[in-house]
Amino acid sequence: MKTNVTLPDGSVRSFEGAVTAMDVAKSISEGLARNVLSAKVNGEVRDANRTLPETCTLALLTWNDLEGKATMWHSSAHVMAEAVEALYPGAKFGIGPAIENGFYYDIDFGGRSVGEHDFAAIEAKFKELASKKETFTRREVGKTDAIKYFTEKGDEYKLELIEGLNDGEITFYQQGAFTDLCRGPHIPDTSFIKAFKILNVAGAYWRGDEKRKQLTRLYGITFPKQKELDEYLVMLEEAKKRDHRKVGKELDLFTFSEKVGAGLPLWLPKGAALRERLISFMKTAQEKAGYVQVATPHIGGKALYETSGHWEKYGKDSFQPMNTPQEGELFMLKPMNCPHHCEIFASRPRSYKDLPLRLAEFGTVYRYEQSGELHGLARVRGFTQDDAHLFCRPDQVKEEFLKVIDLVLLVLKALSFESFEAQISLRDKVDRSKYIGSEENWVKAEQAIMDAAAESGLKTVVEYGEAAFYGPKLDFMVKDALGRRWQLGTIQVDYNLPERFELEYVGSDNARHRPVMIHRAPFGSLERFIAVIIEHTAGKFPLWLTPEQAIILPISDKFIGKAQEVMELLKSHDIRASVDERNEKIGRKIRDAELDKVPFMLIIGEKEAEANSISVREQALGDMGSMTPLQFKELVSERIAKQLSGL
RNA sequence: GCCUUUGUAGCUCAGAGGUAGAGCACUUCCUUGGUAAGGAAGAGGUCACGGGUUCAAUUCCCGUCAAAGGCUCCA
Repeated sequence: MKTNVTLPDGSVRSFEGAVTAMDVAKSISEGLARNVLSAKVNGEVRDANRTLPETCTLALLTWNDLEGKATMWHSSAHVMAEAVEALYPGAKFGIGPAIENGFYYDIDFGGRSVGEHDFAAIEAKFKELASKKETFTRREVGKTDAIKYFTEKGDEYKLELIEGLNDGEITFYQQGAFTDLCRGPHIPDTSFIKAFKILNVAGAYWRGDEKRKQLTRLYGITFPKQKELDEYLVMLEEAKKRDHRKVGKELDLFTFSEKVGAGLPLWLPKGAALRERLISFMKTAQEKAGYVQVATPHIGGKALYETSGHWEKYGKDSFQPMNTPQEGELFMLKPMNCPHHCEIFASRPRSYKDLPLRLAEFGTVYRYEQSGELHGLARVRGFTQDDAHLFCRPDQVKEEFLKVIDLVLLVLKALSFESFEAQISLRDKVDRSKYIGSEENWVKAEQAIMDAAAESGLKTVVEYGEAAFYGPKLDFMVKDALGRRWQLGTIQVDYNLPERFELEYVGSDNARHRPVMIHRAPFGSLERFIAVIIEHTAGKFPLWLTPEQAIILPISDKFIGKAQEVMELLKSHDIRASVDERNEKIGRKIRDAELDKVPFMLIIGEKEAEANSISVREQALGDMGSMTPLQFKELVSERIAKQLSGL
C-alpha cells in the first residue's frame, strides 16, 4: 500500500504504507515537524498524528495559520479544564471552544464563586500540566459508553451534548488525567503551549439560554512563546488607551451623570461641536441627494405604536408609557422615527409624481436597554439617529437602495473607515414570531436587498435572525479598539409599515397604490458613530471634523494682541481657532496642544509679528516653517477638500 | 436582568478600624520665556448613597446606585 499526498504547492509525495501528517512533516524537515499543530486533510482540519487516507491533499497547519492557532487554543481549553478539575474536584464542564483571540471554557463550579483571585493558582497548575508534554489521544466511543462515562462522572452538561449526537460520531480526547467529549482536532502534545494567561471571567448561560443555569466562563489565551504573550498583553493595554470612554473624557467630549441616568450621555461643548459637524456634513450630502428635512416630537401616542407594531413586539420591554394627569392619555417615548414619518406621508394625498419622497430627521430616540448592556456611547438609552425614510414606488426601490449604499460608502470614506463588513440581516430561520407582516412581503423585501447588494458589488455576509421586526436590513459593521463589532449604518426595505399605516399614492393609472419604505441611517446613531471614530482615530479626528483646527500660541503675552488678530482672520474664513493666552512658556503650550490633538499650532513671536506671518507646527509631525495666515487658510482648505472629496 | 470585579480631590491613583495623602489639573504671585512639562504659595474630599456591627466605620457586613469585562437581550 502506498499513500499519495498532494501538498499545497501542487507537488505529490508518495509514501510506503500508512503515514500521518506528522510523518510527512518530518520527511520535509525536522523544523517544520516541531511547529505542526494540526493538518488540513482533503479540506478538513484533523489531528497531525492521525493516519492519512491513501490519497489526499494535505496542508500542514502551524501557528501562522488561523486554523493552526484555533487547534492550539482549543487544546489549551482542554488543559485549562484539566487544571480546573485538579484544583476543583467535581467541577462540571460545558463547552470550551477556540475563539477569535484565545478560547474559553464554561464551567459549573458547583456553587463556588470563582473570581480573579483564583487565576494565579489555575495558571500555575496549567503551566505544570503543559510542561508534562502530555499527548492528546483520540478515541472513538459508542453512545452508550459515552453516556456511561459521563453519568459516572456526574457531568449533566456533557450528557446533554451527547444526547444530540449519534452513535458513530462520538469521540473522546484524553490528555493526562482529563478526558473530554470532543470532536477535535488537537495539537500533538501539550509542550507546544509555552505561555498561558486567564484574561477574564464572566457568567455565561448554559447553551446561551438565560432561563438555564449560569456557568462560569473563563477566558484565556496561550502562545507558543512567552514573548508573544507579553506582546499581546501590551497590545491590549494600547487598545485600552484608545477606548472612547477614556479619550472622550480626556478631550472633554461627553460625560455621564448618575442623576441624569445611566446610558444618557451629556454632550460637552467640544463633543457637541463634533456632533454638529457630522450633522451638517450629512445634511449637505442629503440635500444633494434630494432629501427634505422634517422634525417630529420625542413622544407619540400609544395608538401610533399599536399601528406600527412596536407596542405588540416591544411594548413590554421598553420604557413604559407616560400619561397626562387630567385626561389619562398615554404617550410613549419614541423608540424609532418611522411611525411619525409615516404620519407625515399620510398627512395629504400623494401622487406618483411626488415619489420618491425622502424625509430626513436627526431624530432622538429612546430605547430601554438592560442595565448590563450599556457601554459608553456605543450602547445607550437615548440617542440621535441620522434617520430618513424614503417612500417610493416599487419600481424605484432598487435605484434608491443603491443610492443609499453610495451615501453610506461616502460617509465611511470621509472618516477613513477602510475595514467594515456589510451584513445582510435576515429573519430568524425558525422563530417567526418576532416579526410582523406577510411571508410575501418579507420575501419581496429580502430579495430586494440581496439584489441591490449584489448589484452594488459589495462583499456581504448573511446573518439570520438579525432583521428588524418590520423588515430585513443591510448593516454596515465596524470594529472598535478591542475588536468588538458594532453596527453603524443600516438600510432597510420595508413593505410592512406602509401596509399597517395604510399609506397610498395615486398612480399614473389614477388608481391607489402602496408605496415601499426604505429606512436608512448612514451613521446609525451619532453616539455610536462618534464612539467608533474616537477609537479608530485615538481622538485625532480628521481636520474637517475636529472641534478645534488650530491653536495660536504667542511666544509671550506681548504677542497676544497679534495672535487674536490672526484668530479673527482665520475665523472669518471658517477655520476653528483659539488663542492660548496662558502665562506659560512656548514649550508648555506646544505640549498641551499636542496632547489635546489640535491639528495645527500657530506660533507667533517677534519674527512673525514683524513679518505678518505665522510659524506652523503640525500635530505629531512638527515644524512646517512659516507662512502667512492666508497661505495657512489655503492649506487647511485643500486638506479638507481632499478629505471630503465626493461630497 | 444575570455572573465576576470596581467606586477615595476635576483626572490618575496610594492608604488605614481612631473622621485622609501623592502627581497632574485649578487659583494667586514671580517669571516674558522660540517648537512636548519654569518657580513659589494656596485652595479643593459627608472617602458613591442608605442601613447595620462597634466606644469609634471612609475602612468590616448588608442593600441601593453607577462603572468595567462577559452572558442574555437589542426597534
